Amino acid sequence: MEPLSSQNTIKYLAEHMGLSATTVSRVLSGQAKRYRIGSKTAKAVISEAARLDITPNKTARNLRLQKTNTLGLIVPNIANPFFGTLARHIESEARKSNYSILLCDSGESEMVEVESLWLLNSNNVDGIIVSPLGQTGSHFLELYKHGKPIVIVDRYFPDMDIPYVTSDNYRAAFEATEYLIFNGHRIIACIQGLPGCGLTTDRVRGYKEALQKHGLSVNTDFIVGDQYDQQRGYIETKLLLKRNPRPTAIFSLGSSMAFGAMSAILEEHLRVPDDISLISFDELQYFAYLSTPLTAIAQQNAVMGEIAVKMLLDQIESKDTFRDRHIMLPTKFNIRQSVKNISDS
Amino acid sequence: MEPLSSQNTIKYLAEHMGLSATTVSRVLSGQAKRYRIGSKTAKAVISEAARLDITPNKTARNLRLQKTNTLGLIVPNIANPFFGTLARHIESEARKSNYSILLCDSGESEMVEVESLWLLNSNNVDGIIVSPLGQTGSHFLELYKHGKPIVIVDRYFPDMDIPYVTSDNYRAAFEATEYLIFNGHRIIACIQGLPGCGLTTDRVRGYKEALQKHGLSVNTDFIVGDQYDQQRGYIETKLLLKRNPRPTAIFSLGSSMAFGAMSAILEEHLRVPDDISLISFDELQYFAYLSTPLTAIAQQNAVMGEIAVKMLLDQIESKDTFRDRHIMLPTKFNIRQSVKNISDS
DNA sequence: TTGTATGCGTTATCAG
DNA sequence: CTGATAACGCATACAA
Repeated sequence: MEPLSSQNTIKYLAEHMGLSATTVSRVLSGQAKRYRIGSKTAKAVISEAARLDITPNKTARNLRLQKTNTLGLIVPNIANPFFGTLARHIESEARKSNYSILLCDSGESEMVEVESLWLLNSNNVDGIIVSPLGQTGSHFLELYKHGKPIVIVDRYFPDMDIPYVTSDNYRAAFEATEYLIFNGHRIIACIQGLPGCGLTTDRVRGYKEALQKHGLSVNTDFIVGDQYDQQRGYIETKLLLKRNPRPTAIFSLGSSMAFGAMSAILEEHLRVPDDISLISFDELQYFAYLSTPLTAIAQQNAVMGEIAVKMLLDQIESKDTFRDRHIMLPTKFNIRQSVKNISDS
Repeated sequence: MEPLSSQNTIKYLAEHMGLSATTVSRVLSGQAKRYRIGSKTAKAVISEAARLDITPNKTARNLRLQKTNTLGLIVPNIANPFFGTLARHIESEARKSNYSILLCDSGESEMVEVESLWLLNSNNVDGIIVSPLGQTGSHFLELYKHGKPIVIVDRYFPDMDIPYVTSDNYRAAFEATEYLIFNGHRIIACIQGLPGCGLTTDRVRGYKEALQKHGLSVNTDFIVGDQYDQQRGYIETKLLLKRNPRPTAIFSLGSSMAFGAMSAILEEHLRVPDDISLISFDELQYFAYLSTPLTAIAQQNAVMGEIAVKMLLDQIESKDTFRDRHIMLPTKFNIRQSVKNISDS
């Protein structure tokens, strides 16, 4: 007596119905017509499968097809709404094309990032979207060259061949700095994130060139910070407020640092914008409700996520329909009340 | 001539080294000693595997072992920092035990939620953590009864056997309401989320019983709202502010609704707390920096995530070490400046 | 100390 | 219109 297959498999369903696994497989994968399977047979299979909750085992399918319909996503911190929003739109865009998301949070640790990359690779994800942490992306490049589809979002590596989507960081920073200058500010501090990564470089360049365009000298003493986190923003602001001369405005290249800056300013019993003006790169939902509604540079998070998925699927399906694989999205400059016009003083 | 196996497989490495796949497999899975494999052989295998970047194919492994070392996670909105934080701690706790996270964002749609559940199931995740949307959890129960390990977080179903971790919502709501009463408030509106789900029921019960304890009547006209979103909070607050008598305090059962409330209050040119007091369930990082620092109930997000993973792994590994599979975590009531003491007036 | 054979559940190929 | 067979890559029982 033949042992019955374990339940929930199409083989079991086939035995159960006196058919071959092949036929069941064909029906369940929507290939009934293509193989001219009798419509009574097809319908019977479908209804029995539904009744018994039998669905093709993805693991076996993945092995056979050498495809997992899964995309890996690596972000520095999913609790940060910037990446949360990104992830959300990546997930929903991927879902539309029947892909699932395997999530890795690198926790701001480059070791975890590398580890995650190999983990995703050994899990045979069809492609990887990553928002990298650091200055170097050699581990990505290696994998990419070995044929694994990859798209980089947000932070990127300018001199690397891997496709990326990011904001037009240079222009955004230029515009924000110019806005401060137009409002009469002459000593403008810049709190940067991790130096050396493409993102930071572009933003700092925008800041510097805006100053230069308006005949202001760039004093690198006023370019501070080295991490995209709240604590750095706090510490650097504490120090900036002790400087002589004291800057009249702070341009924070990230929202976490802007938070740190706000708490430092609060602690020193100073007010925004009366005592010091503040602009933040990155926009969060509640900026309009802060004690001083914060002027900020909003990135197109949602669009960024969708484009990343599209570019990745493009690689996976080898369509190569993208003419340019380095995309920069425009940003939106939301002027609120955290910058004071000091032209007259 | 034998065709060479596709690269990156154990079999290829075995052929390459003149060994059997069995031996390689044993070495690479750390079973070298157990099978008394020569230490020279073992070392050679390990170094060659590293050199050629060969790692056992997870898909094949999963199929053979009937285990994927993957946990499914379904959340209503990963862009919401509450769930982002939860996800982050779930991911890192899972990682410690060598599990990966397959992420689904149900997008506040119950249809997507059900769809995601079957998706995860057909992907053979070893277990599922879900923060459900709705009033009914029958689809979870069905799967759970079929033997799929599940843990529910945050919103839960009180009369259902599935293990859950949540906050002590009743106590938290009771405490917050009592605080308002102690500050002289007599007409306290409550903006609830989705009615009927365990979370809402408990919070509303806490609110009601606090009123009753202090001899205040419960007027259900002042219990409004039906969705955990910003728009509902906005609309309901708009209406509340037109009431006669007007409530002197609003207790929002969620942070999104609290936001909606804030913008409605702002629009009506009223101020918190001078014109109306406000408390929010759920705490967000920046509450302390709002124009009126917001008094709020903070949940232990991180702990919740970690416990959820532990309970899930407990089920998966059939250890069943949890005496009680319904866990309620204490909350923290953070008093700031959004409640005015009106006792004297 | 190592190898051979088998099966996990599916789908593609070929055969009818 | 349907079925038998092989193979995806791995890990185990059994054999040596």
